[in-house]
Amino acid sequence: MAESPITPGSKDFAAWYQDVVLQGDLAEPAEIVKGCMVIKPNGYAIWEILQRELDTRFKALGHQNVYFPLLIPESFLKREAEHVEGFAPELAVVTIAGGKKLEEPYVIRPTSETIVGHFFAKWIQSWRDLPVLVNQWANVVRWELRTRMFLRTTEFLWQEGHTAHSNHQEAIEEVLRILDVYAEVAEDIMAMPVIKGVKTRAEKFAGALRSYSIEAMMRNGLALQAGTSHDLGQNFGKAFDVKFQSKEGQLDYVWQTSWGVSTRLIGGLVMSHSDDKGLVLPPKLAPVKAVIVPIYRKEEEKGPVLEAAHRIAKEVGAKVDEREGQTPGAKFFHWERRGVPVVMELGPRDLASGNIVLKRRDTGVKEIVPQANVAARLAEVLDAMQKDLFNAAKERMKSNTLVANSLAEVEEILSDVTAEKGGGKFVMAHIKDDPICDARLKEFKATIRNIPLVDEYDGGGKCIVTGEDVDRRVVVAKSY
RNA sequence: CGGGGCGUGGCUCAGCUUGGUAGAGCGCCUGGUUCGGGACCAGGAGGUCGGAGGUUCGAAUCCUCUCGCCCCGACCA
Repeated sequence: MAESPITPGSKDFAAWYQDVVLQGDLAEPAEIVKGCMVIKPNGYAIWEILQRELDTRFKALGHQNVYFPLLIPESFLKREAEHVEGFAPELAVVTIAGGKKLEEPYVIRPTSETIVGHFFAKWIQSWRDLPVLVNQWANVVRWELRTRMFLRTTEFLWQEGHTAHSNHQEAIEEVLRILDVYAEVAEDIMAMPVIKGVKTRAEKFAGALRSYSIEAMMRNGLALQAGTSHDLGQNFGKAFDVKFQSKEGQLDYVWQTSWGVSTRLIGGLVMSHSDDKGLVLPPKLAPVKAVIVPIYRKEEEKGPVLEAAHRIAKEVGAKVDEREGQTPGAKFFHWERRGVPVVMELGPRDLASGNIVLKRRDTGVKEIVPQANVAARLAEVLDAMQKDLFNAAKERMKSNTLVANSLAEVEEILSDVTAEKGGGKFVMAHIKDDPICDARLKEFKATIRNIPLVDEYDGGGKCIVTGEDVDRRVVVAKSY
């Protein structure tokens, strides 16, 4: 693809984001299909790594993968009142198939709780059948009015876990266990710090009893909901008649959960670490961890340089960029904007000295390393970079988190914030989980991101909207 | 869906006001010289101007409709 300049993030954050995604060769707008994108090899490879990290964790916890139909009878959506209300505006519906108008239209799944509920009812009769722990990797469609690559597209890829349990306690444990998995992958693999918490009742998933989320802070200070885990209670069990007979012989509805993360994570990744030079990938998620750029002037230098480059590349698991007709400088820029964690330079000088030059993507620091030590040193550098990226993101989140003790304070901090200009903050304030409070914040386009599970502040206080007692501060921010 | 901006070789854009049948830079191809942070020279390929309709002798340019993209708002993983 053509390599163009990247708009500085300080000038226009939204344009910067778009440029980084494009220049990093992660994806491009589909253009011919409204609101959709094409995920390119460099982007899909990251998704595959995320899939692997998540999938192995799900399986270790006893979940199995399944696949449900893309099309769901329209009537299914209507069985759970809140659910249909929440999703109706963004449904794509199939009304004609095989040249004939369908008697009952199908909706393209926006999420699968309903069709899963239908089958759970067939699969579950006894307490012995529980728990049911399944997950599917799938695409879903939600007709959003405004889209941004990875962050919100009409069609997106995700995983959706669906489980059924014999009691509420067990379901809640499942919900929190998965929230931990999400937080672990976000922090340890993506180097993206998150806050685990409960969504307010106003912000919960349509049809859930309670929703839990992990919230991350992007470079512009906006919040990104990076994953959700829902306690569905018995709502879908009742809607789809999913009953089981307990040990004691009683009939009861199952307690269900559902949880998901999507390709949105890639958007979060971009907005957590990348800079004005382009993409920055944490080593654990980088499809290519290191590239060797061979340098030679004369034809007689080429052979020995390439030979050494391939020998070292094989030893350390790097890729050699031996494209002809490109100067080393052009290659450095190429890999830099694609986010490769370490680029190595190897030329006649290094051959003579027995060294090689290593350059870290995040800091831009170059170091000269004896070729004999390069494997060990590369591993150290990648490890350090992974940790440093996390710490830098954590520090940024910390320094952009403020405590406020009145609504006016919250409004003053957040009122001027936009995705383009940046300057976003997380504001910790005492606010009650009451739709009145959510509505009040919405007046200046802020939301309660979540009520943290762990209170790292000063405990209880008076709600800054209603004056009632609440037991901890909540995270208020503007978000994607 | 409301407001704003925009669709012209692969990319970024000029041309449109004052209609006459398409340009630049970058990229691409070939050859040569280069090569430690975006190389240079020479030659070459590539578009009928988002799409449809209309006005006209003639439309990238004017009119109507339509599709899509970006930004702002309402909705959201």
